[in-house]
This record gives sequence, C-alpha cells and structure tokens, in this order.
Amino acid sequence: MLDVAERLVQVRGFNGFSYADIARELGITKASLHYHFPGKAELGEALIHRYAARFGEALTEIDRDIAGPRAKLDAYVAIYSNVLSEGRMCLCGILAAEYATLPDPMREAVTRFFAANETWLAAVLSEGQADGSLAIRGSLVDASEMILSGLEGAMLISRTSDEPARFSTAAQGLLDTLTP
Amino acid sequence: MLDVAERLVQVRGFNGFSYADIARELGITKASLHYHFPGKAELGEALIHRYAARFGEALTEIDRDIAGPRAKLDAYVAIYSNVLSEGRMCLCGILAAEYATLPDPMREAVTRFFAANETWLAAVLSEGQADGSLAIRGSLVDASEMILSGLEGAMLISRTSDEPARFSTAAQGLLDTLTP
DNA sequence: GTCTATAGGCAGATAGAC
DNA sequence: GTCTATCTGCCTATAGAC
Repeated sequence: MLDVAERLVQVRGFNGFSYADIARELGITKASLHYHFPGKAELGEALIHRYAARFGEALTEIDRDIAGPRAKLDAYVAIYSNVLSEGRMCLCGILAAEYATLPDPMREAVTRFFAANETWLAAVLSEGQADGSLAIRGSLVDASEMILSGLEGAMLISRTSDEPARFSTAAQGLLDTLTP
Repeated sequence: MLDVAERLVQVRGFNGFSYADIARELGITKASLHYHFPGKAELGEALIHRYAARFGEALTEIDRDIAGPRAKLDAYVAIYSNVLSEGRMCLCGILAAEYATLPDPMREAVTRFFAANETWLAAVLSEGQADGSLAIRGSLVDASEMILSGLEGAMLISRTSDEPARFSTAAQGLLDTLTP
C-alpha cells in the first residue's frame, strides 16, 4: 500500500491522487485504507518517513562501501537516476512544490529530509576538500545546497523532456564543476 | 483574474487551487469565471502563454539594456529572485512538478518555455565563451540546462526553508562556477 | 459580464457488519 | 482487516435570467 501511494505521489503529486486511486490498484476499498491511515495527512507523513529512512540507509551504504569523495557523489547521483528512470520525481522534491498545501507535520518532515541530505553532502565535500580531490568555491554548506538544488531541479525539468539522458548530463556537469 | 490565478498556481500548484478560490478573491462567482475560460485547462494554457510572453520580453530587455554575459546572467537570476520574494515558485517550474496530471496543451507550453530559456541562456554563454568572460565546461547546451535546472531547483528547495537568502547564495554559487 | 441555481461527480472520511 | 453503505463537502461545469 505504501509502495503504491509512494509511486502515485512521485508521479502525480500529493494533490494529484486520491484514496480511490490506491484502492483501485490494490483491489480493495477506500474504507480499508482508512483503517491503516486515518487520513491522507498521516499517510503522507508515513511516506516521507519511510522514504527518508531508506534514503538515509542508502547514504550509510555509500559511506561504508565506496571510497573517494567523487565516487561517493557519483553514487549519490545514481540514487536520483534510479528514481527518475521510473518516471518518478524525488518524493520530497515533488512535495516541496506543493509545500504551501501540505499539513505542518509533512512540511517539517520534508525540510528535515533536505537538511539531512545537505549534512551528508557537506561531509563528503569536506573530505574531498581535505584530500584535494575536489575544489569547492565558497562554503561547504553553500556548495551542498547547490548540488542538492541542482539535482532536484534537473529531475524536475527532465521529466518535461523526452530525452532520458538529460538528467545525467546535467548532473555530471554539476559534479564536474567540483573537479580541480 | 489572470493575476489572481497565476499567484494561486505559483504558490499552491495547479492542483492546489479551485475556481472558488479565484472567485472569492475577486468577489465574483465561479460561473462568471467560466464565461472567460470555459475550463481549468484553458485557464492554465492562458496563464502559461502570458507568463512565457512576459518572460520573453524580460529577456529581450536584458539583451537590449545590459552589456556583458555575466551581468546578463545576474539579471536573469534577478528575475527568479523577484518571483521567489513573493513566496512564489516559477509558474512553469511548479507545473513541471505536476506534469503527469496536466492536459496536453499545457504540457507542450511548459516544455516550450524551458526550451526558450535554454536557447537564450546558450546564446549568452556563447557570447561569454567568445569574449573569454565565461569558462564553460562541456557543451553550451549542457551548461544551459545545468543553469536552468539549478535555478528551478534552488527555488523549489528554498521555499521549504525559512532562510530567504538561500536562493541567492545557491544561484550565485552556480554562476560562479562559470568564472574563468 | 455577472448573477442564481443546479447538475453530476469525486474528494476525504465514518459507522457498523462480517 | 476488509467490506457495504453512506455522509458531507467541494470540485468543475452548465443553463438560463438579468
């Protein structure tokens, strides 16, 4: 159920799907869905928490399995690429667009997701700066924000285009600006 | 009426407002709105066309009044900053997030808007490359896509944060990557 | 151009049986 | 946990008077 809802949000947005859509795909009724999540707000919160947790695990795996700041950044971009390959937007990216219409708990969860990503990015950039493999102009925080923004924006725009490679070229161009 | 609708879309998204919202703000009835635009799809199309036309004029003014590629890019970023200062997202940026739910004519208009922006950006970058004031890695098209994506993404993310300066620092960082 | 009135449908949500 | 049945409210949209 969360899988179906997640996909619907990532493709159509939080205001672009209904309980009826989920119910139809699962072959159950809307009423059954309300048993698991009393309201759409609670469902939304659960979706973000699960997504953020999974994302956090992926970042931990990168830290554990991949050596070298640039390789870590490439792996980070690969996470986004995988999401996009299914026609999906980043869950929190699409929720950011609908931010003004979201209930408070969802807003806070979205904000936390971005903050966590920037913290991780800043650590990788710091590592790259220390070993000389990356050249960062300005502060680490600003550079992290720029990368996160650039990737979210590239996902957003590339979904309006019919060129699937578009995201990858934009993302690579972004990372290449960090090459000494 | 278009002004009110435009603001509602930019703040809440196309699926996040209704005819009733516009009617309430204008002090008229929903039925009156249908006289001007038979359906929401037609209203949406009109909004994009007007927005794109206004944007195109702003780009023409930049070309006419501002000398130097970097100064032109700064002026380009300033357009985005002004939009964001009112808590709004770029109209086509927020529509890109809802792309899967949009009627075909709106999709095409959004796609054209981005293409026009990239064409303009590529011309400015080309000028900067020719006079040596900008250093572009990779193709002009790729660099243009990166800038457009970066700005749209920075708008998207900065609206989830309470730091108003966030967009500007990300945008400046993006442009600074083009400094020789 | 704007109104009243209303249609028809779908939204999120609840009660209560099984 | 899932169902049927139902509610209330809002959605887009239309007909027809002024």
